[in-house]
Amino acid sequence: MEKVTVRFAPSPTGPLHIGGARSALFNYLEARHTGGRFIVRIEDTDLERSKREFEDEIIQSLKWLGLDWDEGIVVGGENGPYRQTERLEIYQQYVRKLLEEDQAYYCFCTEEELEKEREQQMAADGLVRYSGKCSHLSREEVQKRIAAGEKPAVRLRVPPGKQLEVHDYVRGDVRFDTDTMGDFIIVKNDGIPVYNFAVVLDDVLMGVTLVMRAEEHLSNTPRQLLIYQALGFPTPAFAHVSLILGSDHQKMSKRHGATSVMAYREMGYLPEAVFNFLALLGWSPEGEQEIMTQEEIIAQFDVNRVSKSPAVFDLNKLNYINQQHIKRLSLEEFKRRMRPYLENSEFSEDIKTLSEEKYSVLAQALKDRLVCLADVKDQARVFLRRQEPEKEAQELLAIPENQAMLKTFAEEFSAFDFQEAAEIKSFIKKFIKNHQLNAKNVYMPLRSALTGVTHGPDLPWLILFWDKQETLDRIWTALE
RNA sequence: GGCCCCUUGGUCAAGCGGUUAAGACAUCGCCCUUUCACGGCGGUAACAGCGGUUCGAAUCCGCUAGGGGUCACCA
Repeated sequence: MEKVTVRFAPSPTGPLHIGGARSALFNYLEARHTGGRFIVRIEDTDLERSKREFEDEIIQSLKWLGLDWDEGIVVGGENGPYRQTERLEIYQQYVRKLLEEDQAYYCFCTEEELEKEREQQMAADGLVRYSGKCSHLSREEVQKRIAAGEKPAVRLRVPPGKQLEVHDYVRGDVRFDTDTMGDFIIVKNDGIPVYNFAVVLDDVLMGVTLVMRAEEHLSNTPRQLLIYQALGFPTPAFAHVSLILGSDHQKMSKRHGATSVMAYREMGYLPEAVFNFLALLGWSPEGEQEIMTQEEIIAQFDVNRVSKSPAVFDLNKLNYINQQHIKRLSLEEFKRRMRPYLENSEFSEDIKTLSEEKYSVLAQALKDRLVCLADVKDQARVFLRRQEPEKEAQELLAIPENQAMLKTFAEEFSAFDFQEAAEIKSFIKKFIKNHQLNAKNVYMPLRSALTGVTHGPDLPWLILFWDKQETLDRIWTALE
């Protein structure tokens, strides 16, 4: 595969959502795989909805995911600026050219007029396109109306009866007929170019060779093709990636649950897991390995293996992938990543005063049990708090034999010194053997006495965490 | 409604004219185990339908059905 120049061009009208992140990711992967260039630029021509804080959040999200870019917003580059509102003069030159060549014309129609026209067409034959009302205004008339203070938009003349072909890496060749579209607006009456026009110019001027984006843009592509042609620019290759759907097979939206990348961070998903999961949504590697590092995915990624059909976002799978990535973390790394989730919980104070050793014990006990890092909030409770025994635990503690066993255990345990979980495990084992008991009849009452519940992390870890005194104290308390 | 795209198990998906139609998640069962997890083993489960083309179709073509996208002075 030859080197590509690709780009991700979000509009800062909201947080980066899963779908956008996947588009960004695929572009990034293709660039890194081929040794090409990845550009990130901001499409903020919608003045009403664009917000700087969204731009910041999007950038943060991309970075969190582990993406970086060679050129664009934040990092700069020779083809800047990288915010469309800062490129207005550039666009103007080309609009002027198109106007002079009569490939485009001024349109004075009002939104109300156009709205009405569309409604009528929809009711009639369903063929919605601009009537061409302003396409033959004389130069004089145009001058007069502009002088009178009217603010026109600019439309591109669409040649009738022309076939347009989009060569698409994932769809194959898709054909469109210009007869199904009318002259469309390229500059709004406030002088700001419309997305379709600005993207083309940006892509050309920045040397983009492959336009990879969501499938919803496929039907926009013929319009963009027309702009490339009018301007005399060569067209890039395209790749329209299918959408990500919710469980009801509708385009994923808020009502399907969390949609923003940041929300997944807050829930305790690892960036490398989200990276891995998103890569697998619409793309599959050649081998059977699914849990992969960023490097492994880059090495294998290929646009030609991108799927045509839309994919349903499956939280179960994300959970699994996240769990796998947590398991693969080194203990030190895990400790580092888990910390903020604990510090932002009700255990904030406990964690701050906890010794490094204790924190390490906690981490080892929990590491392979978590689906999400945020789960530590629940899982840590048993270590850090005491709770009233639940029903099942109470029942176990009410049995006389269990009480007697616990008393003996406490006595022997008070004479036992330990430093590692393994030592505690063998101590319990020996205890069971010496008293000719069966394991379950020791462990379950002991667990009940110590934690008040009948399931949870391995007992030796809990005991090691508490140390001798706290452990004994818990047993005696339970026996009362 | 016009145009365009899509259709392999519940989900992600491999497959690119000849396969017992992979694998993963989920689910179910068994094993491991003090418990819950983890891990191991195994089971259930799919080519939307109909017509072609072909010695042979999940794979190629057509139609039908279903789903989706888009028809903005949003991107």
